[in-house]
Amino acid sequence: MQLSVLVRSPLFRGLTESEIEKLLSGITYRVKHYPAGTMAALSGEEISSVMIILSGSMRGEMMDISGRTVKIEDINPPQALAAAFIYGTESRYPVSVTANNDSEILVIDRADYLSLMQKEKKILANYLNVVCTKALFLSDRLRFLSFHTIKGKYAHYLTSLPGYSTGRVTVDKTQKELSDYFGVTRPSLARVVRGMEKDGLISVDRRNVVLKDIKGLAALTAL
Amino acid sequence: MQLSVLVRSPLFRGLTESEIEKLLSGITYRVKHYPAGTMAALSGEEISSVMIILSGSMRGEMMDISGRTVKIEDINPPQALAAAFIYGTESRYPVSVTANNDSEILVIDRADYLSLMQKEKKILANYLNVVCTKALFLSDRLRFLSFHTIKGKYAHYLTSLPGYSTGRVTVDKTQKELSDYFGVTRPSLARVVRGMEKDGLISVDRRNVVLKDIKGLAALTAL
DNA sequence: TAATAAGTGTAACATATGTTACAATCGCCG
DNA sequence: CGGCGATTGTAACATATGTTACACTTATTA
Repeated sequence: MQLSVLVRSPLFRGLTESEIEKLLSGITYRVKHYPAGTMAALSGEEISSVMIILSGSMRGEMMDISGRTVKIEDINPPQALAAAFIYGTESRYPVSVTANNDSEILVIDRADYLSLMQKEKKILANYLNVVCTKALFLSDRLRFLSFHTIKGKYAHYLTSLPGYSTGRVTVDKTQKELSDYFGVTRPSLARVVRGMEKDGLISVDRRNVVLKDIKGLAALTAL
Repeated sequence: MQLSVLVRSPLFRGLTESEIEKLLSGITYRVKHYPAGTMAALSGEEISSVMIILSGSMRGEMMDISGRTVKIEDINPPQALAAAFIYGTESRYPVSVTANNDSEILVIDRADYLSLMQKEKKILANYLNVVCTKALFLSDRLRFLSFHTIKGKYAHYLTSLPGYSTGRVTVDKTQKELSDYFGVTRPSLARVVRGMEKDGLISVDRRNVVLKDIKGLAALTAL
């Protein structure tokens, strides 16, 4: 059966295929088929089920009020849709989800999934891990964007790298990747980095950065 | 006992005091006392317990590398500390937590709390609600900050208000509150609103806004 | 009604960032 | 070695936003 991919899914990992089968047999679930181009979830629609992609591929896209869509992300098996939002009060899909090609989705009502969690500790731990990790990720991104200046973002980034306490760090991204991560343009980031070097805050050699003025950097990470 | 505030806490709501007592008696827990000024959690420290404020008041604050602190938020009884992060992989406190005045905190190891969730469905539903709602909140804030221009934020804000489809909405915040929400200054927001009015996109009368050019607004909410 | 605060409109100027384009450098691979 | 793509440095100019200050309107309360 096509449910075998579930053993690798974040929500069912740690369970054998037969254990999963046994658990699912105790509840009602469906496998829905979505031909390419059809929509599995509409932005703003209420979330009432856990939906896990079994095969195919889907994409999340935002739709503006004039009906145009912008692709946000790809979702592949065996990922779940909007897993971190399922049990929120009045939670609704933040994006619409459309099938890139013929896809199958396992649909479990959220009440049924709730009882699965209560029955099997591994399921509970898996789900908690997924949703907490998502919250951590969002919180981290948010902290970054809350620095208004590029200087602030870059200083905060440097001082959060491993080894910052030694005063020497190695950045793990290219300038382009970093600028995307910050939500700014690449030339702007380059200008700021060079400016901070001229100010004597840091010295940069390729991907190795020496933090020359810790206090000065700290001043930038305030607010 | 001072645990009576728990009946109003997000994690234990829906249970009677005696039910809570019975549940807690099955596990190990502690009530720790923090005199004013002492720290209950250090930023970066690993999260291993559920911590619920029973009395007093605490504050979350960020600390930069030079040791200076900036207050982020107040946390009052019967709230929990960093509830949405507890079960993340390698999750650590994003902020330090300090007692504003003498405070008491209920400490439950996260493994014990996990078994509470499995035993009592209401606890499980409560926790899932807390963490999912938090994820929704963060996701929503993130979407806002991902619009680079004030125009984009304001257009997105207007088109997410109830009644936007009728072309007439009523904003529920003052300009100052809105500008804080957007992370921009008040005069800048005022300038943009007036500019959009001059461009014929909207017409503003006090807190009532008429959306005159839906397509134009939609263009601003792209990207 | 008068006084006062809260909210809003506006202006001049400083600064940060985006945009676009091109040059310089590095690393990889034929 | 030589060429080519990826990465980075840099510049000129346009634009968006912050900063500061003040006038004006509306709401609140004495």
